[in-house]
Amino acid sequence: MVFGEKLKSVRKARGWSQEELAEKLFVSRQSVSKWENGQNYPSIEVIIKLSDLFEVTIDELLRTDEELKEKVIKDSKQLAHPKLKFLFDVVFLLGVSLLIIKLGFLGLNKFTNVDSSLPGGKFLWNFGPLLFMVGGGIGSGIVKERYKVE
Amino acid sequence: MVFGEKLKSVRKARGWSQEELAEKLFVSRQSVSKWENGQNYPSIEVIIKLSDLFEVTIDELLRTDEELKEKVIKDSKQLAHPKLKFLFDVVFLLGVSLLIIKLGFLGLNKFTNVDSSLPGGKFLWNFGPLLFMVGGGIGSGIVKERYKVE
DNA sequence: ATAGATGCGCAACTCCTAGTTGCATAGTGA
DNA sequence: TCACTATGCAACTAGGAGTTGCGCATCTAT
Repeated sequence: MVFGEKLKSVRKARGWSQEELAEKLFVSRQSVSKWENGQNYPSIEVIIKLSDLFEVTIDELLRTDEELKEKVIKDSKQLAHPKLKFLFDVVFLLGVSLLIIKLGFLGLNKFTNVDSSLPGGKFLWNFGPLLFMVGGGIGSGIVKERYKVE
Repeated sequence: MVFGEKLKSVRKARGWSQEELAEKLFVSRQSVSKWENGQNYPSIEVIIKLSDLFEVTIDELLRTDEELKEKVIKDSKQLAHPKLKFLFDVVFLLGVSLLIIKLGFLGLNKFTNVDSSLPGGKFLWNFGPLLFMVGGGIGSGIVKERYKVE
């Protein structure tokens, strides 16, 4: 989609006629018509006004959809970063929590000579915390590195 | 800072002369000079090319610093959200961990008739976990609500 | 049916301004 | 001092953005 079509679609989205838009921009109705039909380009000042009026970036107005798509893909990669990293961080913290619990019981058994055991297998409590922490830590690091801002 | 100054600064940042830039854009050297001195505006096509060449958005090129600042503030608010929420979530998880430890001890004392006590005051272990969880939960909720995308 | 209103596109014309050519100036290294 | 580079100023041209005027649909009410 090129500039003219975009302009038309955002104008229609507001339910404005070409004339209404023309008045807001202090130009003739026919100028708007020409912009939309690709016969003319508006001046820089008008383009900025359009961007403000319709609350879209100037890039969205001027660039083709293909060009924009590239940028969107880039941005979404950046945006994916915090969420994914957060997930890994939670996994890591889960591991820390499990470790604390395990250590608590370990110390308890040692100091009180009472052989109380945790629910779940021995394997889970021996390696679970470690696996969580290592997995979460590595994942978080990879995500952080991968989507680093160049 | 207006368009001309911005153009000049990004050009200088690349270490290009006006002539070098002019060649890349297939215009005369003097055109570049006029753009930078605010005597002219380049055409839309050239503006898009400039945006590509210098890897800045068209908005950054055309809008004043004040206008851009507004947008940056908006964006930074959005970006602050995940970090702050993460902090509150960590506090919440800390509370959960403490609670689990406390419950573990509680059960242990009950079932084994051994009066083992946790290090630290009674108050800490009675209300600490609760406070952490409530504080973290409320904080996380507020942040989530406050920076919700409209 | 018709007259008026609304919304939009085409054609011709005007005029502004972006871009060009040519010249001048300032700084820099040999 | 003499090239050489980088940039600005002045005059001119041309292309295109914007305007006026006209025509053509589509609706709606009388």
